[in-house]
Amino acid sequence: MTANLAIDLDRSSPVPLYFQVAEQIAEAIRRGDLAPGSRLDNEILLADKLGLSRPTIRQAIQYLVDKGLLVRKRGVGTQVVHGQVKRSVELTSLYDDLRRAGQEPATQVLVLEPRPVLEEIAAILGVPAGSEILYLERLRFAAGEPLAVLHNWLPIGLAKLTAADLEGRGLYELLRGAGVRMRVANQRIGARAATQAEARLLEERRGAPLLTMLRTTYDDQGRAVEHGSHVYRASHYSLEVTLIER
Amino acid sequence: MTANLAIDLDRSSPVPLYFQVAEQIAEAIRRGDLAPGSRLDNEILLADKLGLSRPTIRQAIQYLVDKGLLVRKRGVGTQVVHGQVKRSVELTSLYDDLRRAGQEPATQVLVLEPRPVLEEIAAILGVPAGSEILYLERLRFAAGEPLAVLHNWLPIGLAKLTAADLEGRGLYELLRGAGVRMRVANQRIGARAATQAEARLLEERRGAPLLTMLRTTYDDQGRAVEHGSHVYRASHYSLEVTLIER
DNA sequence: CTGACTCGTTTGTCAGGACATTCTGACCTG
DNA sequence: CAGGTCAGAATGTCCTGACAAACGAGTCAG
Repeated sequence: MTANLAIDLDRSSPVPLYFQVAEQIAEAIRRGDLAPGSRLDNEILLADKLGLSRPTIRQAIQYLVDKGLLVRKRGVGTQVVHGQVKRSVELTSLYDDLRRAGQEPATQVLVLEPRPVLEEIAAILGVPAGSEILYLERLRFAAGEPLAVLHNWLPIGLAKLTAADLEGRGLYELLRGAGVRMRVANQRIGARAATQAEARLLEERRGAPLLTMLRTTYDDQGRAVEHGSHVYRASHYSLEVTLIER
Repeated sequence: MTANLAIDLDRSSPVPLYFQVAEQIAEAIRRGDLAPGSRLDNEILLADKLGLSRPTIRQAIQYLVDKGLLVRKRGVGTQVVHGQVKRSVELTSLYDDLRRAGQEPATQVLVLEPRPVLEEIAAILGVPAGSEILYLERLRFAAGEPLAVLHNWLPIGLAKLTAADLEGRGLYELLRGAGVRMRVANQRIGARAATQAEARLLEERRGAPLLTMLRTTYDDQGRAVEHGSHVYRASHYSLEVTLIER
């Protein structure tokens, strides 16, 4: 049963060993070399085969368990999960998601300017009331059709954003490129009817159902780096979320 | 700066030491003894103080980092996150969420019976086509108002569910009580306009925006244990999701 | 005054070992 | 034949020890 998957390690690489192991196991699962339900070698044997210690192997397996690819049970072993595994949730923007899905996203920047911060937004982002923040409003297209209206507020000085940048890439990619390390995001997802203005932008009728998302993203140190209020055409888009209970 | 938080350990308890440590740190954060942004003692010192080894302390801290309560940075230390920390996402049902929010949920069971499985559902749940599964349809109230229409499909024999049980508790609680260990859930969240039938049940107008959720839940071993198709009144409910990037 | 460099601090990675707990399946008993 | 019992196997927890890598601050040279 235990497919003898070949894993080669590069001890001179800066990539941690546990990560090299995890990636190659994940790749084997994706390729189908490790069938769903099949059992992995036990940790000690695996460690022995690869010339690594058990903690390192455990760390690799734990990483994949957290991502939902593997399942461990005491006294039994480690198995590849049965169900088709969806990509675990990641901190990506709509743009990245669409490009991965081959949808050819396009962006039209409607507003990009500093504005006095609204009291409500100041509280969320933790900036002093009365200061200025960057306000951003975009219209997002996929496959030539309007898909969403995106409103964002960002602390000033976080990154130099130009309209040209924003039309070619997603906001998250640009922030990451500027050294912002996002770690936690809070999302509130709801629905409501489209206003006249929204309907016009999205080529829907007034009152058409829209999916709404409020998101606040925090960095490394828990500082808010972005707050967004987005509306999506429900007829063209839905959100996917995967929950994993530890 | 380092608040000398008192942590007492019970080595005779079956609760793992790392978990005892994690819980008490989390409690200190909730109480406010550990202010947001404050630094914890470094791992070695902490281990020394508590008479534990560094890996154990690391495991405790890692657990809290995964939950989004703490932030680690190499060469710097471990800090309590700044932003208000929301409870991390868990595999709970609407019922549990509402009860936690003090909303006094109520349930009316509309249908509870075995039915021949639809081809589409059979594929999702991984049961043979043509077999029977349990079909469940409920109307959920909160604070006396209708909130959602819930449709569920479950493999037969998973748990003995009665209408009486379901009116007093959430589905997830009942499943857990029956020994089902849910681990992964895939959710697709969208929106659409209410049909006439839905509008009548939910006391909305036809065409009112509804939040829709398709969810498939898998257990321990990756077997599907539940599939649900739910619609919520957008005017009364929204979903909250927290993402944490490792 | 500014920029590069060094150094101490702290977390990240890895090794190897020991015992506890839990699950499965085979065996035995009533 | 049904049920409980026990042994083997696997992961869970915890320990000690060591070195590497990254960060921040202070220092020194230009």
